[in-house]
Amino acid sequence: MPNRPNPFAKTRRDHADETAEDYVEAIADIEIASGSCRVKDLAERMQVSHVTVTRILSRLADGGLVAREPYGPVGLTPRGLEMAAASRTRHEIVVAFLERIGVSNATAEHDAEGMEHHASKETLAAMRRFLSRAEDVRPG
Amino acid sequence: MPNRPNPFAKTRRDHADETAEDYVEAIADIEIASGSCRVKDLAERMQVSHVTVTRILSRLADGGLVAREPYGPVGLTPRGLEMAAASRTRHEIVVAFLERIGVSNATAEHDAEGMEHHASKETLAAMRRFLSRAEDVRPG
DNA sequence: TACACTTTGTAGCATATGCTACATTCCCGA
DNA sequence: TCGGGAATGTAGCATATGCTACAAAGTGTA
Repeated sequence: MPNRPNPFAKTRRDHADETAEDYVEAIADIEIASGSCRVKDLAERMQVSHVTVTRILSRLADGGLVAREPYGPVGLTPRGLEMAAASRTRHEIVVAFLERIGVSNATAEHDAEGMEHHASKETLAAMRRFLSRAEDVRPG
Repeated sequence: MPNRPNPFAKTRRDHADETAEDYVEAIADIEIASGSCRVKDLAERMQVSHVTVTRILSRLADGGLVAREPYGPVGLTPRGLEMAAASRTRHEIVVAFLERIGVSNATAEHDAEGMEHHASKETLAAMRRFLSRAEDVRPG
């Protein structure tokens, strides 16, 4: 049987990776905010049941992004920290950009959450350029 | 600063709706481009197997967005046409906006495909305003 | 220590999307 | 009219994410 593309590659690429980034970013945020991250914190943040969180964390742990023990807190591995930092930067660019064109903070946060996964390097670079230029002409 | 809202659950919940919009928009595009839309056309466009297309079309037909007969072409109901028009407008706003801030057409089309589902009314309005203002100072 | 409450894990089910393999139908040219 | 290839449908499986219900472990307090 000749080399065949992985039948599930598309699913994983389209859904699971975005989820991984969202969770990793959330874990980092919660750790910063309250010192440690628990399953319950993630469930509240993502507005899903703790069951969903537990299962996703297992997958992230298998993938080397998350480190944890049963009934213990949720931590990030070096790779997870790396991903969290990149996600956070990207998120902040999109939020700042949306606010800059007149979107309220609440809506900017909301929309960025979904949009950030679809903003390519080129688009992020354009947003950055726009923010830099806007700084110059900004009224105050 | 980690007082971020919880929009993630919503984006997951709405994923099926995003799919509906993508397919409805694609059907309209294909009909315009080649006169009629077939399962095969959609499979090529979405880069999935015809099986996936068939199943999704069944759901859209159940939902009153798509009209079709076995082995026949794929059509849109009035509601489907309505959704397609709205999706198209939104898509065009996002593409025009991205191009305006310096993103290439190819990338703008690509990124808009994913971003458009996460742009709220408020964000779309801001993009529209930006495009109008840009018209004034940037002839073109 | 013991009991209640909180938190987390597990079992089992549902839906959405993806695939391959095979069955069926359609269409066109000989 | 017939036969074969293209298009479509169906069966069955896998992954991801969501849930409820129940089980087990941790935590605090009397």
